[in-house]
Amino acid sequence: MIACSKCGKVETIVKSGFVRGKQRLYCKDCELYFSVTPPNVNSSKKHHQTTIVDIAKTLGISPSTVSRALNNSLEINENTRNEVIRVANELDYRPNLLAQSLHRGETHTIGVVIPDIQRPFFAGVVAGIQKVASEAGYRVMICQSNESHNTETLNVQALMASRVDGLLISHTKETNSFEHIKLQLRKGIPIVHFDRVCDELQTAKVILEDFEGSFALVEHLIKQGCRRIAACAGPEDLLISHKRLNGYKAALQKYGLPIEADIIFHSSFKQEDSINALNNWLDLSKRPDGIFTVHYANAIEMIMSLKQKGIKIPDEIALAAFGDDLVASMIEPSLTVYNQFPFTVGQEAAAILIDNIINKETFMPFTKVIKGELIVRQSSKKNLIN
Amino acid sequence: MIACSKCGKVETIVKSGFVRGKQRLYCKDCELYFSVTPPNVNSSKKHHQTTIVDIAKTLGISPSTVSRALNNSLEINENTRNEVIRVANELDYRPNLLAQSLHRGETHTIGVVIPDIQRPFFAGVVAGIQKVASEAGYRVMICQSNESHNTETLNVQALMASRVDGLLISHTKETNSFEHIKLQLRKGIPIVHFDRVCDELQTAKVILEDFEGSFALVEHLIKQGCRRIAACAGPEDLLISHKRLNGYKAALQKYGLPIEADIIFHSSFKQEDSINALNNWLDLSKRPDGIFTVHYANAIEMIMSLKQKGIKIPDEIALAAFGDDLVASMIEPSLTVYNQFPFTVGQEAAAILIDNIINKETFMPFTKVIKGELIVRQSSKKNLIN
DNA sequence: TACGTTTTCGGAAACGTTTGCGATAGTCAA
DNA sequence: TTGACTATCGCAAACGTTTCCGAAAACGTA
Repeated sequence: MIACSKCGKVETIVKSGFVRGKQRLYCKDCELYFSVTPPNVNSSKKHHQTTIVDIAKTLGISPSTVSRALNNSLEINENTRNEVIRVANELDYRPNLLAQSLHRGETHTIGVVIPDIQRPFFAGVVAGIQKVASEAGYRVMICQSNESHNTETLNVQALMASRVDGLLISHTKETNSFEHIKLQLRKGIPIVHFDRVCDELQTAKVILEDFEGSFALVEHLIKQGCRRIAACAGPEDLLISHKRLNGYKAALQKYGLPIEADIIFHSSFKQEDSINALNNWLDLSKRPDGIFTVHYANAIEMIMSLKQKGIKIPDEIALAAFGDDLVASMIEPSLTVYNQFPFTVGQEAAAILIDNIINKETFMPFTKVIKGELIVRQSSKKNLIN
Repeated sequence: MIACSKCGKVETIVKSGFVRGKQRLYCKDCELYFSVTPPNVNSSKKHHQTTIVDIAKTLGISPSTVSRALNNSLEINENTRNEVIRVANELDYRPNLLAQSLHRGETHTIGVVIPDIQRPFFAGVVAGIQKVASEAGYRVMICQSNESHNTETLNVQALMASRVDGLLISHTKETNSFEHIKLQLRKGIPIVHFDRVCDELQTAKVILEDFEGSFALVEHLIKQGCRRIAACAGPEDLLISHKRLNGYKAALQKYGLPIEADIIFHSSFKQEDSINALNNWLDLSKRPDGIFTVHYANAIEMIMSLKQKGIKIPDEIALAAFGDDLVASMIEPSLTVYNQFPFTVGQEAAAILIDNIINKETFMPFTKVIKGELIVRQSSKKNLIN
């Protein structure tokens, strides 16, 4: 990738003979002749990190001896070892993990791909991952897909280029093709899915009780007296959206309530979305008396909107949602939620991945379900008997 | 690091002769003789990632030619280049960044050390960092110090061992010695501080308007009629705690109000802390009529507690805090805050660091101040004229 | 035809580490 | 005293890539 020294373009460069052993070049745009000068001519190699060779030189021994001294090898004299360690400390030697990893063929690093670190659920997952990983001596490299399938693919490629030992991934809302994952699986690198998993892939998975959680939330609403419960579901492409919607439907069916298409809405996690859906529902001749949302943020927005309109919660409309957060307990009325324990999800996923990495040949994929917890708050507590 | 094959201990191993060219060992604990077997005997080298050598072999050319073909070198025949690219795609070749980095002496990776990814401020900063970094072709490696100085030191060492090109750091609340940073600076690696910076180090910094923000918040409280404003300051060791406290004091002085030690409290970001402080203040004969906190979470906790006690906000006590979050606008009464724009902080810090990395010799450290924004909400709005 | 110039490629070194193997000198017992 | 064994270390290869240097072939011109 040689660029013109004047205009910086690459595509206009042609070769034009040799001069003093160096390639002579010509930029068609600038009509300029120039030759490439090695850019590292100035690098006086002043302040590099100290290496094993530096230690070897100051002690007049060979690098292999230094390596053995630092790696608790038995084939080394105790005096030599102590000398090496002394000098290593003096020079603040830190082994170059790049070189170590290149040699070993493993990086002791795991890659994480999440849609958005700013969402408390994923931040919690990441924290859990990092705890388990660092305790096991693994580093963590985090990428955000920003809910874009293309970015997710690039993330996966970047992490693989960095030769991570394994991958932890939760897909974007628009991901419906999994070739980028299959490609890596074929190469044999361990992958563990969490939350937004993919059933067609033979990977270990850490999932939430999507069906059961939705069922519990909706059943709770029904027991509080709701008879017409609207659903703000997730993006259509997401597997967990369907699981959660199925939990909603199953609860309705159990209590003999009809499933009505006009009060089921697929949100794409945008704020306008949920407010629009809410307004549509309120305009119906038969308003819903309960709302179930798969993402707590949607419910928060709806509560704010309902309060503005002067609609009583939970008396006129009760709400319950997936996912807990500080704001869910602070808002008035506080929001009934199904807590997902994101930190635990992260811990489990990391532990399984590391197990998969270490026991690569014998590891059998399985699915771990993290149980959630129904937290009943004011947004759904109609003061009925029971 | 050779461990007993039975008990797994390392310190009990002694050498005991040779057998078939292999070191024979003896575990003093287990009274067991054994010899080391090279563990990589099984590695059948089945499914490695495809390398430049693989491409070279399938085409019957040399690795250097392949490298030239893939790097847009001019010293290559177009036909050869196309063939190489074709095979590279077929084999899904991805350059090994470890090898590239080892050769180039740079990793195109920046390290980030933050206290806690689960705090919205830092999550926002990280998102901003990742945006700028990825646009500039840099990867990001994130470590959490969990507010522990020791962990922070280990984080820095780990990132340096990974040979990151630069460091972005916000110190823990207990960090008051900076040797671990100075050590790296002496080696010449670029470091940029943000938010929780350190004035004694010659690094570029991205800071908030700590003084001005506090001043604005407290001045606002005074203008709303508060005459006795308590302060929930940050940990004593933190520079920004003092800056923010100074802003508080300056505002009081400007309006001729006394600075009273019994209503200034240094929190350590723990929940019990702020509640205890609040209770102490409420027990005073002269209760404060306003509260200023350097962290919005403390204010949220206090609002909850005040509501439980039936104390009217803002009429009896008004509140204003540093840092915005969804919960600050959702709680009732909503919380007056000074928003810090964490995403912008991350973007700026990353941009400055990358500039520092690229122009290492000419870069001059400077301090960038990210302007904040006073958001007045119900917690401070006494219905006065003006 | 002959020689200089270009084009294109391969060999080898280098980045920093680990490790198998061989070499040397020391130890010990017969 | 001698031979077998052991303790300790250096050499060199390897990990995957880039790049300098040199070589062979192709090309052009006198």
